[in-house]
Amino acid sequence: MDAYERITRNATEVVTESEGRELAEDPEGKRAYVGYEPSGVLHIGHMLTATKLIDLQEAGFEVTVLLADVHAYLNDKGTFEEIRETAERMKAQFLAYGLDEERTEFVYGSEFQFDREYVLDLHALELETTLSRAERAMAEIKSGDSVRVSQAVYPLMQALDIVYLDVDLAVGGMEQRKVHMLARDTLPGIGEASPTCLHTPLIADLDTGVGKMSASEGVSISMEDSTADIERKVNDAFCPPTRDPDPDDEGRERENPVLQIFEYHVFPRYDTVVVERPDEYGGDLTYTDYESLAADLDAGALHPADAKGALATYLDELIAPGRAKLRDAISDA
RNA sequence: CCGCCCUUAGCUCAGACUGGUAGAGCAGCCGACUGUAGAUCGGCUUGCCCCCCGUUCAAAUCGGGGAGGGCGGACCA
Repeated sequence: MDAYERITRNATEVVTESEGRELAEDPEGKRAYVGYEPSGVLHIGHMLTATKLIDLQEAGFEVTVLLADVHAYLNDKGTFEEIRETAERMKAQFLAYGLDEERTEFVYGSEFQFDREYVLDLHALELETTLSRAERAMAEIKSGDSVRVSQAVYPLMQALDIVYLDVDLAVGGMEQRKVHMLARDTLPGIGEASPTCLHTPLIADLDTGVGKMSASEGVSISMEDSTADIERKVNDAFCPPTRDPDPDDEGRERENPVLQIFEYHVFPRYDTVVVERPDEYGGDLTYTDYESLAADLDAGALHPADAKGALATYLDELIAPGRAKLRDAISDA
């Protein structure tokens, strides 16, 4: 696998492709970052970007994880004290998941976002940005139903973080797309370069296949789930026998979340996937790539119930080490 | 600062005028049917009716006070 392929695999888009190729020419020592609003548990959405960070490290990048405590505060997630606590918990979860502590720099936003120079640059960016643009950028991120001034400042700080953390590549889920585009448009206005951005897909809501899985509502799979939790959640998941489900009654597009998890979480880390199947249905199946599994499901050669059984097994295996580390950390404390 | 509107189930809201301690849809949960889920049937659960004070035999409903949220205030007129 060449560097560009490693950097962009499982990503929905690189903005722009030519900038991405330029980074891939000499990735050694290049810097990438993802910012996370601290939430107590690491769910498989977070794991998707975390896995991407591991890809980048393997390609030679230096990786920074921003624990965005100030952002969480601006987005009404609690007091600084409460946020600090969940941020520390989240850091522990990332380490348990498998980010290498030696090679990953964890930075709290509050460490540099109150510096005079940062704040002055922030005000300059505020001057570059209309309220409606900032609001649109926040559409996928904001909490609460009424927009606060703080939430308009939020995306501008993300733009500045890219400058102050001195990164060459900003990584995030597709919900970050508008924020990153805002950064690309406004940073030149204060004399800074437009950042290159890499966006990972969003896994659809497990129950319905609509929209994106969310930690705050609906079902999400996290590192704190037991084997039984995972079996239950996977079994309850929306999974029609097709890779391209029809829209729901309200005309909203639907994805097949079971296939998505196979594609984005299982196959990137397993060379072969064995689907155990009772003899009465034809016995075990073995796959070495996502495409053939998806094609079998689509063709009716693989029943969703069997796919779910395999998914639960592999997901559980993926989560087990982190789950064990977390358990040890808790019993140590 | 001033004015108008809103606050009832997890969500969207009805009920308020004509007081008698609450309803619908959706969601959720359970069951049937599917070798998964969904869809479709069948069943079930859910409430400090924003808070306080008052009137009353009786207040979601009437009166007063307060809180939270939304919208508005110039000019054109």
